[in-house]
Amino acid sequence: MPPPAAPTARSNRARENESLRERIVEVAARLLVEAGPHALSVRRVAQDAGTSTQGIYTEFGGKAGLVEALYREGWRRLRTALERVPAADDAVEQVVRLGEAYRRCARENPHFYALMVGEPIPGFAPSEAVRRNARASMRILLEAVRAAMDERGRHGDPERIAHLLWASGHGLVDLGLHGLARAEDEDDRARTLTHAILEAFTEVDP
Amino acid sequence: MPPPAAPTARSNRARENESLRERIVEVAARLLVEAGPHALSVRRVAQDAGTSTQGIYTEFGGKAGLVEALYREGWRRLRTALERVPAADDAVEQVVRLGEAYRRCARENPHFYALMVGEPIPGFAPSEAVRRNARASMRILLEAVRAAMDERGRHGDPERIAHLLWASGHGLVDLGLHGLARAEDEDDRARTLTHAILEAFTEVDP
DNA sequence: GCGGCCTTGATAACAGTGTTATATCACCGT
DNA sequence: ACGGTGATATAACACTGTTATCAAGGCCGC
Repeated sequence: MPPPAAPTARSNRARENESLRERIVEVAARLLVEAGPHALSVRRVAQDAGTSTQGIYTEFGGKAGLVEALYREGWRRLRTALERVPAADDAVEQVVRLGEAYRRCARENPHFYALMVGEPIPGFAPSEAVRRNARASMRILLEAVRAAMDERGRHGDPERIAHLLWASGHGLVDLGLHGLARAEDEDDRARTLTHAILEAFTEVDP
Repeated sequence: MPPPAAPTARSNRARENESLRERIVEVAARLLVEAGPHALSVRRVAQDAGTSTQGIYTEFGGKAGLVEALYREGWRRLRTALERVPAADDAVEQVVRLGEAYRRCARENPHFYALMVGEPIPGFAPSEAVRRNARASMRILLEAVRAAMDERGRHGDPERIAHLLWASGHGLVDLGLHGLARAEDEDDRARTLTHAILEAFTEVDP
């Protein structure tokens, strides 16, 4: 017979709910990764998490709320993946590697990526608030672009460059994920393209 | 009382079915454009087309077959849009305008575009055959790239260039459609990017 | 011309979905 | 201790894609 948990500032009820919430997201994330968005049903998630459908509703307000949590989780994972890219000697090379990590993350978690940049679940579209949060994950790229421009002594609009790099990287990986266009030497193409964008959208410092 | 239709090589049954099939696709396309993929239900399409759900099944084998027809229709419309781009004096400018037409077509028919490059309908994923057909729509871009390289006296791999232009264009418009990144001067950025890609992935003819 | 086959097409039923109403129950504050 | 309030589980509702059932009709061989 385990001793009762020590009393905390938060009530037991609240603590249990928090753990339940985490468990639901965890179960739903695994279900998404392994079986795709199609398999994400409220009943299935509830059952796997050891609760009832109503549990999802009190915790997330509905399926859309649960999917929104997964959306945030996906972007959180991507941000973590980008943060963990080891620093390169060359600042431009760092931008290249961020792109590679981005595309690798998308390819390794295609269902998550589809949820983050597509709309694979009929009823759900991310709110502006969570999209803003998602965009924030790409600040890592923006800062890397700034560093690369500094190092090369070039000036221009780093946001524009980061935007084009993001769009190019997304386009490359997305066309591949949907079987429309794939290239064996994608990393080579992306590297050359990165250099070209940095070149074309900057000027030498006066 | 209208006179009976003159007998043709094809049976009346077959002709009626063909018209029914076209009507179903037409109705489904309108439904897709106006209400999005979520509203595409077999019952709704059947009702709007004046038939029963079984009509969809005998004609398309199921919802997936109907959606595949819409997929083909979407790429057909995009190909038409690209073909109708008026010829520019400058071959490079022609490539730029193809990109603009591509993105405009995607933005004007976001639900169709989502169906073409995403997976907004749970049960459906395009077969390799129809994807190959879809890729063929982009040959227009490939030929324009070839022409631009000829005109500029440059050589390189036109397929690689067309691929990167497609990916960049898709990425730009797709991030915008999903509210992740939008730029007021997108056309300007795309133009500069197009020139940069043509420059970076070609060399002057020997 | 005409009868048998057989595909078509409409209706209804089935399994699944998200959502909501209902009823029970545990917990918290007074 | 107890009333009230919120959460939970069960069941029902409206909807989905799909399939079975079955009547009707056209087509082909005679």
